[in-house]
Amino acid sequence: MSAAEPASLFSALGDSTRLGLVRRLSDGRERSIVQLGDGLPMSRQAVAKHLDVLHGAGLVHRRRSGREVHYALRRDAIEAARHWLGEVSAQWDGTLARLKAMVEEGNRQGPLP
Amino acid sequence: MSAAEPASLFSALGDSTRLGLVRRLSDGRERSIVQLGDGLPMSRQAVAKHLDVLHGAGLVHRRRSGREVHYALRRDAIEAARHWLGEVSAQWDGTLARLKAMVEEGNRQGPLP
DNA sequence: GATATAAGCAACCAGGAGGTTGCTTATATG
DNA sequence: CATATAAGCAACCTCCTGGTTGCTTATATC
Repeated sequence: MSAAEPASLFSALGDSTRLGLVRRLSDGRERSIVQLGDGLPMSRQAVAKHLDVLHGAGLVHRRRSGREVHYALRRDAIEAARHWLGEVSAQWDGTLARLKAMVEEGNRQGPLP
Repeated sequence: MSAAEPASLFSALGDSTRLGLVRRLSDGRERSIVQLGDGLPMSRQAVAKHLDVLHGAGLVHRRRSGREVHYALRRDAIEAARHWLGEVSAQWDGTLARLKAMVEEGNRQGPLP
């Protein structure tokens, strides 16, 4: 699945188990379900469901290899989420810069009503 | 509430209504509940609940002023979420750089087993 | 060919999320 | 003082989520 809506992206990241999976995949290497679930206090099916959610949000890529299925992180999705947050920060900066300019302009001309 | 766990942060952002509220607040100005809910196809209480979630995750700051309650975006929380994603990207880059170095090293010394 | 291993499918369950409505309380304003 | 407005509280409902278990299917391996 391709990069989805920002809300689905964040929603998929909004679970500590899935965040752990993402971190585990953050080296760019691909891993099977059992590898990813190793050490986690839940069943293989639960892990598979979490990976389904990540895949549904476009955060991971899925590749079948023999009897195994390998998952790899999709960097573009991570960047998409990061970009959304960047836009928020940018608008903040932009507005504050404009406000500051306005205030300075106002001070030069005298106090505002 | 102060900046919380990354999972709570992303979870709070994982809803299109709340993303809309965050975007609406991204100019840094504070707004009341009614102002924030204006135009949204839901009751005031629903909006208040969403703002509660954002506040619980540390994404907004709450200030009482007379009979109104004003909400403002907390930039540090946005940056915290952005930073987490940045770490993932960075590890990706780091591993790839190391891998590339290893491959080049390997090529100089001959093919790996 | 027999057996072990990886994954898929389906049913089920408890609890939380997102929404509603009705009523109350507190602050502004005519 | 009377009334309008902003917000809080609580109960309720439905649907989704995160987890389970049991069984099946497909691929490796001895």
